[in-house]
Amino acid sequence: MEKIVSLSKRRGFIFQSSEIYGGLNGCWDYGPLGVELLNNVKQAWWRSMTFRENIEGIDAAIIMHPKVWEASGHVENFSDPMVDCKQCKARYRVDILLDELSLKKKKEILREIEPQKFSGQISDEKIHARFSELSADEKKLPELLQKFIPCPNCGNKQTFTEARQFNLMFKTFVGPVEDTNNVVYLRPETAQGIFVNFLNVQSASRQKLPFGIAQIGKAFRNEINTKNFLFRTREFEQMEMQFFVKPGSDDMWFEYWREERMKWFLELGMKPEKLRWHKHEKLAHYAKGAFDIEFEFPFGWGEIEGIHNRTDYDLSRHEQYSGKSMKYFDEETKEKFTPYVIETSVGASRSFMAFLVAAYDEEKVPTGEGGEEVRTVLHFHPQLAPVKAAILPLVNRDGMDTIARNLTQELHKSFRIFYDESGAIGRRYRRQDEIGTPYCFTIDSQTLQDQTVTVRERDTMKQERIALTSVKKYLSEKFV
RNA sequence: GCGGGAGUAACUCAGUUGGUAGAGUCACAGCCUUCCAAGCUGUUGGUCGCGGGUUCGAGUCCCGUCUCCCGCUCCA
Repeated sequence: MEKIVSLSKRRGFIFQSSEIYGGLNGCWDYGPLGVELLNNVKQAWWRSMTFRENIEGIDAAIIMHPKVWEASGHVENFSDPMVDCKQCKARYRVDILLDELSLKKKKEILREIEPQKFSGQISDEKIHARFSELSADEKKLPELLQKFIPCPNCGNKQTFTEARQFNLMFKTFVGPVEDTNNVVYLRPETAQGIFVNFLNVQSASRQKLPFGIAQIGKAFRNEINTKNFLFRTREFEQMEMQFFVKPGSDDMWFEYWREERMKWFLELGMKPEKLRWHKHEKLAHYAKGAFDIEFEFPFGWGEIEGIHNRTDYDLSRHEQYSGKSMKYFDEETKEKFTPYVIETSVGASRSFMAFLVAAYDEEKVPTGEGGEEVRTVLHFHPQLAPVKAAILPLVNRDGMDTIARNLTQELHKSFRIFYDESGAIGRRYRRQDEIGTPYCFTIDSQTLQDQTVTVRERDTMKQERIALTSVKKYLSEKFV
């Protein structure tokens, strides 16, 4: 991981945000190559999703009406009460603290609090039910925490602070006056911008169910901990598509999109053994079914995409909170109903990192002198590679550099190209390997005679000769 | 959030009992070079993460703080 962080900095993929001021926790900037790679990832996704008849794109505002987040459940569910242990300084989410107690322990606690109700034989279900009632009771919760629950870290009782609200949404104000009436949130997910525009998009684009709306955009979560380079950051980018279907067909479409999305990663060069499905056992408040695509990072498996069956939860809630109908009318069957939603939600920043990690390799290769050495190479899929080709004059004389410069200018019209004339040719190849450039074209003395150039391929390091005039065509074929 | 490690040139790292900040790589200019990083000459680049303190004097000792990495914890 450190090697990748170091390469990212050295070659200009990722810089730490505000580095000259000591950095800001969990914020990162994309450098010249990073932004190319990120754009290529986003473009590959956008093309695969919206170059279809039944998916439209939008770009909604980051700041939305505060009611949106009440309707979505974020105000309610996204703020977790936390307690700190005064003894050992550990911090816990209250719901998790309570959840982790064993059934036996819960029974003991209930017997002590309400002996008249829980003295005899009591079913497990009843215990769970009563216990979650108590957990949700704001008056009883402090007593519960203080008296009965020890700190899982240090084991001490009565060391917890009062439960405090930690809202994971970034709060700010509309207008110059910082008044509670003006509070708005930076969106913690892009999905709601799609839901609230569902009928606008549907009627403007004359779409019929089933159809989807795609969006790429930044979202913000005031995470407690940031971690693992780009994996958990407070500002991140999502690539989301919400697919609206008729209730009853949702399971079928859920499976369809699971397959499609896995295929996308594989087609962009991900190795199957580096990807796996993770099924959510504990479902979020909105979901009927949820699968994650996980990637094996150096620090372990981590989610890069979620595919969820969100049911009609979001549209119904918006209908309820806004008072506007969110229903769809099917002209064919003359039915009116609230569509179900299948969501595919990829982390752009996370998949960026996954593609970077997956591409990174250190290979042993023979040297010109018959020895062996290590080359660092990024095996990006050509479509994702930040630089598509390098143009190299073998030596800077006899007009080779002029030919190379002219070729560079010509290709720049269609591709991102890198011209390099400094250092030995082997060194220049290695530089390109390190940033994942798939092809190098070398202008040599033979070019002067017969107008051909050497193409050197990144992964195999093999070379072939093609006509100078066909370089553009050669590249075009590779990047379709 | 807890525990451990680390912050010195763009990168990787030296830096002695506290006494004038170093190397290699990279980059840049030039020379040399006809296909897989290593030749020659020169050059740029550092308030030693930041802020205090002790001292005649701090990269070095003390306190605070920020950031990154690893392991736990957590991730509707």
